[in-house]
Amino acid sequence: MLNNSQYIEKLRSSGLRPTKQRIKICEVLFNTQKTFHFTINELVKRISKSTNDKISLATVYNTVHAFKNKGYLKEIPINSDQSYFDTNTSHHHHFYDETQKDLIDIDDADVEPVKINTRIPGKKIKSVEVLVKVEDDKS
Amino acid sequence: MLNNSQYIEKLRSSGLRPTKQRIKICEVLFNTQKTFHFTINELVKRISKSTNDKISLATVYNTVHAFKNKGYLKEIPINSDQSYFDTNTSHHHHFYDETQKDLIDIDDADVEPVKINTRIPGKKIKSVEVLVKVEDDKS
DNA sequence: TTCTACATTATAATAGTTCTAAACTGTTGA
DNA sequence: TCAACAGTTTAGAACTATTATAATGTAGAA
Repeated sequence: MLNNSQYIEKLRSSGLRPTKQRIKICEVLFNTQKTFHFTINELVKRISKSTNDKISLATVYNTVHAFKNKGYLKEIPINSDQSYFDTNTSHHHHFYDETQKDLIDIDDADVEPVKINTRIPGKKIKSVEVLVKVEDDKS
Repeated sequence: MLNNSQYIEKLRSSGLRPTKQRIKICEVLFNTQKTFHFTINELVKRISKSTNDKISLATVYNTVHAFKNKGYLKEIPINSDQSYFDTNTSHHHHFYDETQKDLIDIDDADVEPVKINTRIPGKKIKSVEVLVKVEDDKS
């Protein structure tokens, strides 16, 4: 929930030039109370709904990757024909409804911390992601 | 670690015709002490190393999907440009080494059971998968 | 053996993503 | 202020994993 000049500051401070495409994408992604999940395809649709200036597909890909690298977006590991991203970058896990093909946040308070009692020498843990697959309960 | 006639039995008992392609793929996948992870691409290479009879790419895809549906293989949820499969179908989780792009099993004894204290009405949990991303520790 | 449903195959088609290289633009410094 | 340049955008081509197609082959039953 920032205004444009705040997005400009945010972009500049992370070494990204505040172009009008990036500012527009910031608005679409971050100008909401609720965080959400999206695919590139869905993001393109949201963008075209909210502006008349078309942003090219390549730019959307570039920007999403740039934002992901800067930590403004997270990619959700899931087997799918397309990549899912999350504007919620705080620590949390997901349900994946295989019937509806729908991702749902799990409140972090509802997951006991995952304890991994082993390590790989020379490697440090970057993230721990839990994916809970669910399906219709026809019992 | 089965011989061919046991694969034939295994296939037949799960309603899959024991064709020579499927038997060969069984050998490549299951004739080892250690379980392993693979992509379709890697599997095709393993197959062509172990036989002179070429198996078409479409058949490899069909067979892997059939085996996955029968529970002989598991697909590992990971963000990648290609799908990863696991011949270890017992309950366990994974490290993913982002530097080496390498998947490593985590012994199930090394992970405290993941407790999810919330449910989605009308849905039942199908699986809970933990992916621990690691990277080189340059500290 | 013969029939039929299931499998295999080569190839085409599809779809998500990345690449390319030319045009454009934000920023810096004179 | 403005030129220069590095970073950015763009359309479209290229790439790659995967799925679809439809003709041919084959296992298993009768």
